[in-house]
Amino acid sequence: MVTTTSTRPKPRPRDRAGTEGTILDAVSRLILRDGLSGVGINALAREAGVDKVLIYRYFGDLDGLYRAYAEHGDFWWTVEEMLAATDGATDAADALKRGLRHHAAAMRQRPVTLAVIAAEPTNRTALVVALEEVREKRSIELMEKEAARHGGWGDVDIAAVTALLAAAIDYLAARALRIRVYGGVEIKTNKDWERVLATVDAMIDGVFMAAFPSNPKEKS
Amino acid sequence: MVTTTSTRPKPRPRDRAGTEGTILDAVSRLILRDGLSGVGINALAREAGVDKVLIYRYFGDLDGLYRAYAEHGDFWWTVEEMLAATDGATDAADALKRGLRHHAAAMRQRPVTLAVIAAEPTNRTALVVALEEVREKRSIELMEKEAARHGGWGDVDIAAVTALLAAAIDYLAARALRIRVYGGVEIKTNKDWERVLATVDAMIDGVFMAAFPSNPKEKS
DNA sequence: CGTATATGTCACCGAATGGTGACAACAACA
DNA sequence: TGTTGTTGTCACCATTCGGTGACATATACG
Repeated sequence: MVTTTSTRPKPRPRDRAGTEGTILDAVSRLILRDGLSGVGINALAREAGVDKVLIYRYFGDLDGLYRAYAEHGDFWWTVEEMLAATDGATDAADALKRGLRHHAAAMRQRPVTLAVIAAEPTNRTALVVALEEVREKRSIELMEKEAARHGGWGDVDIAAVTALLAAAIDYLAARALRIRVYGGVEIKTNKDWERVLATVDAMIDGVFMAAFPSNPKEKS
Repeated sequence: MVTTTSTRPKPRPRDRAGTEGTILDAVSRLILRDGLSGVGINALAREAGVDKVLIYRYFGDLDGLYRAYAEHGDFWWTVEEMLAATDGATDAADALKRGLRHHAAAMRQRPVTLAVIAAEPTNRTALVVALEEVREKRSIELMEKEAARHGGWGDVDIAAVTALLAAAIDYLAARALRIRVYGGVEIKTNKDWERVLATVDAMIDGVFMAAFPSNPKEKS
């Protein structure tokens, strides 16, 4: 005869690795749906269909969970990837343009990263800090390698230019998750973004042209 | 015999206007200390030293409180103020440079506004929406008036340029409330900001120069 | 004066939060 | 076989949250 399974419907299989994966997957879903601040112990356990005590047992606390999640996922471009994207650039300005376009594309296809960036100013959890560290490290390493490739940046304050433009792209991309307009400029479609990136190109051209006025760029 | 005032220490005076002011002041303090997400009914009542039922009575709910707060404070530059700041500009590029410098200064001296901006992507409350509306309205009005002053913007996509640079400034200023570095660029002191704003100037010069290559710096 | 209303105080509600202790059952190993 | 530790389940805790009803008292108005 059948045991009365109706009172105990679905005993989760005893599989720690699988359960951990279930939990980490639920983190992604929760960040996408409710933002980083929506990731709490209770909500997470509910979303994962797992008893919250398992989260404590396997990850210690929320910070431990964040650290595990930060190591588990793919949140940024790699330096190799970026060097490949800027390979064949005709000069430093061209490399920067290609790099920022790759950056924009990489951000836009990682909504979880964007959600974390959106939460950065107000939610300084271990996940935010871990992702920031990766970004700082990779951008500095990339800038050194690009500088070596192109023999420096001339009179251009490349760190400030890059910081300004990357900050604008990050902010607009994170904002576009939910709001999709800023200062009258739409940021919804690929076409909208092409407009923004064309302007980024123009500003880069301009700032390099101003620094090297004797070497004007010919546009076809 | 003295009445046992020890059990009822400080009966708040019956003064609705004063109490409303006390509450609105507490909103500012709370936003500065804990961010916009720290403004809840209970925390606010505690901070203001006021019973929370008064908040409901006078403002309805949190959204009503936010709307009242939005009308009460000084959160942005005005169009008149901005036109004065850009008065005497030699050309459109110069006007944009002066305008963005004034924008940066105006933002940096309004930490409450910065805290609201920081919360924008994740906290779509009535206060955030109200402040966004003011910003959109004023920036569009300003751009029209500046365009009339300088006879248009030539081939420059002024909306995109302004949006990018203002987004970068807003993001960096909001971030500087707590973090103070981005992409290796410090954003602490006035000197740090002068470096960033000089780069903004250079990019504006560049993009206008690229749009008017035959007319480097001349006014008809 | 008496009375109504505005203002302020207090006590409570259900829900959700982060967190812990106790227990059941399965697996590995002796 | 019996024991031990891991995995999962459940019940509970104190705290905070947004929200409401009941009550006290000072003020304005008849």
